[in-house]
Amino acid sequence: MQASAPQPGRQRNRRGEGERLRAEIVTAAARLLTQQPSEALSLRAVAREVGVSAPALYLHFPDRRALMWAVLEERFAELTMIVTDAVGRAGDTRDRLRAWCVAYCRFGLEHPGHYRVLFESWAAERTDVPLAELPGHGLYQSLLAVLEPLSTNPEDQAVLLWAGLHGLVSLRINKPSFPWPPITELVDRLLRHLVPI
Amino acid sequence: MQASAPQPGRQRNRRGEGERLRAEIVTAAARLLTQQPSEALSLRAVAREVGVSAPALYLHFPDRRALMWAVLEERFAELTMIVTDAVGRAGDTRDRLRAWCVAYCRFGLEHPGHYRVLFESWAAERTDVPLAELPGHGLYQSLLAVLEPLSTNPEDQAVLLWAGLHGLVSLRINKPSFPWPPITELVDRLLRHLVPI
DNA sequence: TGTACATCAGTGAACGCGCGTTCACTGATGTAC
DNA sequence: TGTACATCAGTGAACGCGCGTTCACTGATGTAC
Repeated sequence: MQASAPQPGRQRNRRGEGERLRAEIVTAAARLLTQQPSEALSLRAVAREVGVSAPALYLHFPDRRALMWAVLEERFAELTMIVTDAVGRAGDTRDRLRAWCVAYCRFGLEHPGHYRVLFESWAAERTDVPLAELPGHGLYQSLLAVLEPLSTNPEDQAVLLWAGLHGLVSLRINKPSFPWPPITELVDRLLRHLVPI
Repeated sequence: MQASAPQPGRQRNRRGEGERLRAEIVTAAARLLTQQPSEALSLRAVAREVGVSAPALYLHFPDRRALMWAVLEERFAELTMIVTDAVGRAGDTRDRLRAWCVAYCRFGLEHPGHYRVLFESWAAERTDVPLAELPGHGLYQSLLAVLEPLSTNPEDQAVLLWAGLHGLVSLRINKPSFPWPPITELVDRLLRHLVPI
């Protein structure tokens, strides 16, 4: 197969529906990121995955970096939705906190490629975006919110808790041969220590 | 400058001293990794940095992956030495634990590129090496040793503590725009919670 | 002491590849008249 | 209702680049005799 040849299966969008390709591109990029590190993700590979020629991506993204950023935003939105859902299904305030933490870790362990994009990749590095507008801001706010009824100092506790959870997920992903205990056990022990009743 | 042209400054090693180049290569690779992610580190860039032609690297490493592994081993050895030194200069058992933690975090924050290689890169992924022979094993053992006099269950506590420290370092590196408190403050709070007196 | 020779520490050119990006273009389709 | 036309959603070829790896080689140097 030729490098920039579109897949035969695809037919082009109708007039006025060109924006659909944008969504397809972001989805395809996310799909590829489950298998390979973000640094290795090429624009041409994404085009191939969509079934479109490489220059077609330029209709929707000025460059590779912009595409990666779009993927980042979408994945952050998904994770935020997942933890929000989990919290919504939980019972009392302590259950809600635990649900947040478990859902966060599960997402990371089930989608290590995406987790890395969100929290360990240069794709997330942007000095021109103010803190409150970073895609992860809503997620952090939701941790603060769920921690608030349980804490006299939610800001301080959120930082430590986030670090703890991230540490568990990140190390598990990056050191898979280490004999890790089950994630829920670790989360429970972390919570017992960091947010004592 | 041509891609594979050696730098004019360098003169070749004397007969019998070819092994010196190996050390130069590993050092040069480590130097480059302070500036760019390991996935982007090319064999040719390392050769250029050493001042040697690209094929010269094959005299000492079968492929790019083997070179990365050598860098990994050397950096793990350095970090292990740093924390061991710090512990050696500390006072009582609690001081020793704190010294370990602070030295670990300092290394990560001062050498983010190297820290990523050690704990967040595919370079570290190897299924063929048994756990006890991984380059990070000695480091983990030293954490266990320093935790032992303070804990009835050092294994369990080491996992949580390692995760907490890694979380602090990794998030700081990857989310630099977040308003992080000073690292020693975070380490102290983490220790207070995870290893209560 | 002299010299032939083996070995060592590399070099230089070349290979095929995939990459990001640009440019001019094309064919289908909706729309104005 | 018919048709000219503008626009839309892309395509195809090409560019220059750096990459990992291979191959045959070269010149200096230590060593055996």
